Order: sequence, then structure tokens, then C-alpha cells
Amino acid sequence: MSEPMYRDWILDTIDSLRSRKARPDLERICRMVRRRHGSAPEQTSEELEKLIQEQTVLKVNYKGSISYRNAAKVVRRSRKKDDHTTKRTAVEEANHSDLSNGDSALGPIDQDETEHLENEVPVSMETDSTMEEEEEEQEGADEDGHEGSSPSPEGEDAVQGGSGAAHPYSAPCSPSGSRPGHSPVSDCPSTCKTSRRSSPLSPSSPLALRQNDCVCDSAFCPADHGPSGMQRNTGSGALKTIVQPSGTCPWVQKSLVKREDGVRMEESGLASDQLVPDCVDETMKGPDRRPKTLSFPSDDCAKYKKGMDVASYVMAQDDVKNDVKNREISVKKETLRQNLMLWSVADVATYISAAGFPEQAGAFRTQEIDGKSLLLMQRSDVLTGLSIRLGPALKIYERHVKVLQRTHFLDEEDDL
DNA sequence: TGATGCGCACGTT
DNA sequence: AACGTGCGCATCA
Repeated sequence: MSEPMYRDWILDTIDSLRSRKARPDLERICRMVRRRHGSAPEQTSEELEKLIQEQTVLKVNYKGSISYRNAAKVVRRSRKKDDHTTKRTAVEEANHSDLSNGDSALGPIDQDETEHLENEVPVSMETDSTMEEEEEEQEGADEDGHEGSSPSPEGEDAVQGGSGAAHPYSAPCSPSGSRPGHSPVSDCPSTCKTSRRSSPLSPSSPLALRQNDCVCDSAFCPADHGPSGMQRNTGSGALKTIVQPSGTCPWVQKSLVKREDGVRMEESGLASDQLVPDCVDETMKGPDRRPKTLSFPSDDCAKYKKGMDVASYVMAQDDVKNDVKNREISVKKETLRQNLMLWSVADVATYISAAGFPEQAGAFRTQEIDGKSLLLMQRSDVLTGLSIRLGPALKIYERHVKVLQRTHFLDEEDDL
């Protein structure tokens, strides 16, 4: 994790640049940090990368160039409707929903966020891995996309859109299939159903939260998998949020669940639809997006479309989704059980941030809450012991802490 | 010369 | 219409 001091410097710098309407790019950030604090650009760059991995800072490709966003300040423009979340499993909710918190909205992750980032393309680490490809290649899921797969030529260039092209990325993204080799940063156009991509992330991965929803959820693979980022693309413009994986997360094991019917689901129990960092997203996107989250094989999709009205189609998807979710959850639970005790303070903070509470993640970090501590936390600890606002605290406790604890302890009981 | 301020255009919601 | 973003230019130190 990055040092708190650097985090503050960088976030302040990003805020400062934004306030003066200057693009918060690497060059400006490094320059300002050096000027203000005397820190070497290389060091700043390094710390910035860490922040990106922690999702404290979002790296986005906006109008053709890379920009950095203060995740805590990314505001979602539209609120998602809560009802959408109703059907989700507790786990899912935990993961997604909250994202919505006002601030969180910002959270890079949540879908909303992503939405609002519209034009931004998430850039994953230097190279973005494309998630799209993953779909196809998936089997190998891990490897592919991740390590840096390809530089993202288009990623940035693509963006070239600077021209204002409305959707610079659209092309690339589009049908994921369209571009086989593509750029690492692929975006999925809205057309891409989110569901399609399976994410390499492990369900438990905090980061995972964000990704999904995005339409393109890219798989964001934390650490182990190299740069996988979450990408989201709004149909419209091409926004990709980039979330970078953090190298340290234990949860990285990926899990892809493949259904018999061939549908690949994201394992993350976390939400299939949620995010993102993207992302970024917010976890939940509007209702309209939900359907996308689940991907059906094209045939099935066609069937549904033919025989059902939209509502039925959506419901059917939910059913399928739930079914898949249950499977995913079991996988997730195992992963969680194994990893939660191993989560470091940074992992917990990343999780909280990824869940849509970047501002509150710092409190967990400050109080040095690691996986073990998280399991011991009581409601009052979260509500009053972290000095965070009540609203976010309640959401964090009910949707995340409690869920994680429950999942963890239930598993233990099962083992006994 | 570099930092900063800000009008304005653009894109999305 | 409101809002976020950032280019491009003017101004300041």
C-alpha cells in the first residue's frame, strides 16, 4: 500500500489540478508533488501506481489521454435504483450495492461511477488487459490478459477520440469478437454484455466488485494477475475505468465458473453485474444494465428475446443469474474462508475501497484493520470506532463486514 | 518560465 | 439544464 503521506499528496494534487481545470496526468501530478513536497517524480509515479492498485486513484483514459481521478471524489451522476439490488444475494449486495453510497458513488467502482466516467477509458496498468479476449480465451484465463498483455495501443490511442469523437473506443469494443487481438484495453461497448466476460478475479477479491458491472467487466485481477483491470465501457462512450490490480491481494485466485450450458459467469460472487473501478464502477448500474450482466450464449439470448417480453427476459436472467450465483457463492466462500484470515490491512482497505467506500477505506487503514480484525469487528466498532460517517458505516457493516464474517464463520462451522 | 485561473466547448445524464 | 472534464489562452510570481 502506498504511504499515507504520499496518498495525501497525490490526492491533493489531483484535486488541485482538477480545480484549476488542468488534466491530472502523470506529468502534472509528478511535477506538482515535486514542487510542493520535493518528492522525486519516479517516487511519485511509483506511489501513484500503488494508489491505483488500491483504487484510491483511478486511472482513466479520457479524451485520448491518461488522466487520474481521486476515487473518493468520483461522483456518480445518477443513482441506481435500489430495487434492482433486491434480488441479489446477500453476497452480491454486499459487493455491489453499497457502492452506491453517496461518496462511494464515487467509488470508482461502482457502476454509477463508471457511468459517469463515460468517456474515460479505464486504463489498466500500463497495459491493460483486455477482458474481452478473455472471454474467448478464457480458459486460460489467468494468463491471458493479464500480464500486460498488450500494451494498449489503442487504449490510449483509441482514445484518440480526443477528437471528440463521441465514442472513441467504440470500435474496439464493440463486439468483443470483432477484434481478436485486440488492444489490451478493450472496452466493451455497451453491446457487450457484461456477463460475458468471466473474470479472473476471485470472488472475494475486492476489486472484483468493481469490475463486474461494467458491461465489460473486465476482470480485474488483482495482483497476481497482472494488470488486469476492470474496464467498463459505457456504451456510449467508451469509458473505461481502469482498475489496477494490486499485487498483494490474497484473494486473487480466480475463479471462473463455467456453466454447463457454456455460459461463463463471473465468479465473483460479487456481483455479476456490478461493477466498476472501474470499475470502477459502481456496482450497480441502472436497472437497464442489469440484464446485461448475465450473459447467455447467444442462442439462448435469442430465445429469450423471442419468447419473452422484456420483463420476462430480465426476470429469467435473474433466475439464471441466481442459480449461477449460488454456485459462485460456494466457490467464493471457500476462497474467502481461506483468504480472509490472510488479508492484510491493505487488502481490507482495498476491499472497502472497491466496495464503493474509498473515503472510508482510509479509516480501516488508519485503524490497522486486517482480515483477522475485520472478523472480530462488531457493529459498534464500525459505526463508532472508525470515525467515519454513520451512513457509510452502516452500509459497510451490514453489507460487507457482516457478510464477510457470516460467510467466514459459517464455513468454519461447516468444517466442524 | 512555470504555475495558476478560467472561458468555453464537448459529452453525458 | 446541469454537470464533469480539460484545452487553450491570459495572467501572475
